[in-house]
Amino acid sequence: MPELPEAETLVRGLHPLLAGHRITRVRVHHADVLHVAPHRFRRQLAGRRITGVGRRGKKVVLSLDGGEARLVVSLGMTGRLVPRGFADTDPSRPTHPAVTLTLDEGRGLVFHDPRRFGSLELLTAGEWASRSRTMGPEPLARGWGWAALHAALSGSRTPVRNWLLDQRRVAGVGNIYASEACFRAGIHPARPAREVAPGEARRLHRVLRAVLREAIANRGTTLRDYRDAGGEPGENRALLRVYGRAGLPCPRCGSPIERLVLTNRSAFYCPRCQS
DNA sequence: AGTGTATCCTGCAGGC
DNA sequence: TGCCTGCAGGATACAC
Repeated sequence: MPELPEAETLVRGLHPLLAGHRITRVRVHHADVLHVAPHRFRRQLAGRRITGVGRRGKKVVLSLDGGEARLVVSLGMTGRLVPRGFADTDPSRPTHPAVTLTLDEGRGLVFHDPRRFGSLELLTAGEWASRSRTMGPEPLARGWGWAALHAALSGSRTPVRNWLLDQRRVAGVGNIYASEACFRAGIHPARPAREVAPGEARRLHRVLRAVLREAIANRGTTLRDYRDAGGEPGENRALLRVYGRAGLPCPRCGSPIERLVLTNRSAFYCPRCQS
């Protein structure tokens, strides 16, 4: 569910709620979101203080005291981080808890994930640094320019949409914003990456950043499950130009938007505006 | 190296 | 109402 803008919105909301609080109890309801045995996870996490909440790509990263550890949260398709305090009648309450953290001063955090494609990993500072190195650049970082994007694209024959989804190439882009960026750049999602000309790479770079920034400004896209730290859905869905809009008119030329399947995942595009 | 396929898992929408 | 199929913001392990 969550791509970079959703993770960023969530992190901004969680930081003030969690920073400075100590984890007093850890309950594991579904061990399959962990990569280690539950007893080990509980033992390593309990007693630590959360010092900050950040983001890398689409991952939410909780910094912990005691050796600069990191709790790295992959939200998968349906993962949510829900702060304690939702009434039973609240429609955004966590109905599928996988892990519950009890914090001091009455606070708490539930990792809710119906499909359980998400995961929680406790890493040392060194392990996190190496993991982060395997991920591509942050697309919104000032240092990431169009020339670097063009150079990286030129080394690959893979379809541009798939290229954008590869977290090792650029971090944080998922299926929604990959389609949206291709549309705004006028590039067919199946076009081989190396066939993107320099001028097109420049445009792709610009529109990808714009798409992500706008989505953050709209607090993310909610298709079904995504909620921010306050339990609120994002407002960006109405601004999507092609994603999920097969058969509807292209906002630019009026042609029906088409759906294409690339490596088992839908891509949406305008056959007239993108080539 | 790269591409397509299957897999993990649950829920929901739509057709009959 | 129920049963079936297909689809879903992700990531990975395979066989070609």
